[in-house]
Amino acid sequence: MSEDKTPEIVLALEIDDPALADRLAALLGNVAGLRLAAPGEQAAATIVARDPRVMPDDIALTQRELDVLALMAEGASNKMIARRLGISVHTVKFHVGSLLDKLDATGRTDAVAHAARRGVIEL
Amino acid sequence: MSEDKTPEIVLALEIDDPALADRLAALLGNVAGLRLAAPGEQAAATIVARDPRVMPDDIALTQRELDVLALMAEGASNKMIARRLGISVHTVKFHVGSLLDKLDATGRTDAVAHAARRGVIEL
DNA sequence: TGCGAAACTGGCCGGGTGGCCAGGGCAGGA
DNA sequence: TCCTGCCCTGGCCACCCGGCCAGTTTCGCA
Repeated sequence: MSEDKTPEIVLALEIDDPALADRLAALLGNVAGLRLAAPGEQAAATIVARDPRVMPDDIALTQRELDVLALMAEGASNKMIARRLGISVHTVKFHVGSLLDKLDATGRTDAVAHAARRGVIEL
Repeated sequence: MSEDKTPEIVLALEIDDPALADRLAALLGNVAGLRLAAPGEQAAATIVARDPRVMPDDIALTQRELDVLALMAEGASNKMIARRLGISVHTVKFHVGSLLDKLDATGRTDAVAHAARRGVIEL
């Protein structure tokens, strides 16, 4: 294939805030070697910005709860979490229960999904 | 406090491909009114690009498996999924089993996490 | 026409999960 | 000092989950 020396970089915009999106589009429209993607076009990279107003309160999780949550996200069972953290299965259940409560989840799968959505953990 | 009429937009870069990241950083570094974020700095928006090579084969999931997967991601139990899809719990288990197999997961929580990572579902 | 894939259903069972009860230890603030 | 929050542990129990066995229908493809 013919190697273009300066191929354009196609950027997509996924930004909640219309004002920020407009300013970025205006700024990036004048940059040589760079183009904004047409709707539906395949882009090399995407500029994303979540509206911070949608999650005003970051849930207060204790360090131990974060430990348990991280292992839950890896599919670990209570027994495995207990072994990994050097605590008893009962204690793991205790922390899992607190997590379900704080994250308003119905089960461990829901808890991991909620936590990921709110940015508490990274998948 | 001097109120700039044109506050700088801070952009973060999260790009797997080093070459693409370099080119973008070079291009964006010269744009007035725009700045790349320092490591750990809070950014107004983030430029993301997954390396397509890390997931060469999108897993072939059947339509029914996708239905079940979506409900699993919402924390639904097998019983709830069965009711929602109008099928029996046994059939749900059957599809869940296939999902665990195809997604190489140890349980439903792991399956949802893997699927989200690979972009099969959106959390 | 035969054959495989997909979807669907049933029974069975060991182990995991989540909710409830009860406690103890240990730090920091009122 | 007492009190609160966090961390830890135990028992008990109903339910869920995942894996195993078995079977059915329907569909498209060779």
